[in-house]
Amino acid sequence: MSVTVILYDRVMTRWEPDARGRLQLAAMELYVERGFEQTTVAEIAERAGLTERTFFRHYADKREVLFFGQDELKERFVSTVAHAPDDAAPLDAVAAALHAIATDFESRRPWSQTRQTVINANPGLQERELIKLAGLSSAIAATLRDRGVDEPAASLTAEAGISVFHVAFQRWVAADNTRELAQIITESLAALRTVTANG
Amino acid sequence: MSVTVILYDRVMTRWEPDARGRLQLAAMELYVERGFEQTTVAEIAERAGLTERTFFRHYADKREVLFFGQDELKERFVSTVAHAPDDAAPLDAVAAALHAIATDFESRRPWSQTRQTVINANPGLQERELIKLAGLSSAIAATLRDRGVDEPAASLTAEAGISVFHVAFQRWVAADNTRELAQIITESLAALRTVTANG
DNA sequence: AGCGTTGATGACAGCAACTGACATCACAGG
DNA sequence: CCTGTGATGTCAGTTGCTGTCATCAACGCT
Repeated sequence: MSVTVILYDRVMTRWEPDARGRLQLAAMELYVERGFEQTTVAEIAERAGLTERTFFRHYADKREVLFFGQDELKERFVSTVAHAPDDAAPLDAVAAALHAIATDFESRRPWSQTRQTVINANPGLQERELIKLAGLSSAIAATLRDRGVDEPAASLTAEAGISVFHVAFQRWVAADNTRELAQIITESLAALRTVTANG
Repeated sequence: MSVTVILYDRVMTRWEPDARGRLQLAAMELYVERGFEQTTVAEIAERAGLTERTFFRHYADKREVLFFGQDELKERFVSTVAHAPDDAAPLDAVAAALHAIATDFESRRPWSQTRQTVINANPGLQERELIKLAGLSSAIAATLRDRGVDEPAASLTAEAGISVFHVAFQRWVAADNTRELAQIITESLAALRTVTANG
């Protein structure tokens, strides 16, 4: 019944293991069962066998439960952009990172779907999602600047890449048939290029 | 001392006029003086000569004070896109709307600057700003769809337009010299087109 | 085995954002 | 002058979130 998989690299020693994971699981379940706003932090803690106070030691706020681990995504994104060939065009470097990320997500589609359903049902969670994406965009822009890309090109390339990711991701989780995220990204990027083409 | 300008088209009849405007002014002052988080709704209401409860009758929450009137922006944006020539490319229709909006902002640069300073200093306010921009993007995408643009092109064009606006706006308020917003938008749009160009 | 250290957790008090319910007041129209 | 209407005031309550201090389980050390 209890979660035995160690998800994080921290040392989990005392009491029942993986308090953070239990809290995340409990929160997710409750958000699905009765909605985000109708769920109280006390209820989450209770289901996880912990205290409300402990919840806030692991997650900055009630929304953050759904966004834990985004830092790794950002690092992976940034490092892929950073390690692109020197002669790669900015948007191509970003596109490479998009595809690297896409393969990571491919195996977790069911999880992504339920998660996104919860987020799409609550404006507060959408706000949090948007600022996470904006943080990603900023990090990418900074990386592009390190590669010698000037402003505003760096920021615009980063934002364009995030837009492609965002639109493609929504289509991926919403799709009836099981098309691969990478493919949807490729096609979305092509659509962006078409739409911004001169003449 | 009291605000006499009627800012909204509602009928302001009883007590001191323009309660909503007084609340907005008081909130803005306090956010600048001591920061957003350090300001309490009770303090805002007190400065405006009203009650905390009344504040929440005019603004859904503490953040919304800084975003009142965004609906008009959205309508103006959407209608400009909708009324673009039938043969105009999607991104050109959006660009036309961007320039229409730009001229509206031009006269209110000082206000925009202090407002943006407050927003940039607080993550919660940035979240709200981002979801407002996302709402704009959705509305534009819907309008483009009405004009016969397919998905994902419609959403991507809308997001690209919003990205241009966002980046250009930040540069406009941050600029030492007083360059026109419309000009910065033109140049940002050109940069986006360059960056997304094939080959 | 005993003991102190360490880090996670519990217990408790408190603030501030936000909401619902009901009373009250000022004005408009009759 | 009277009455309805809409904006405001009053009050109680819930919940998210924080600071502070006590407590507990494991680990290392002797």
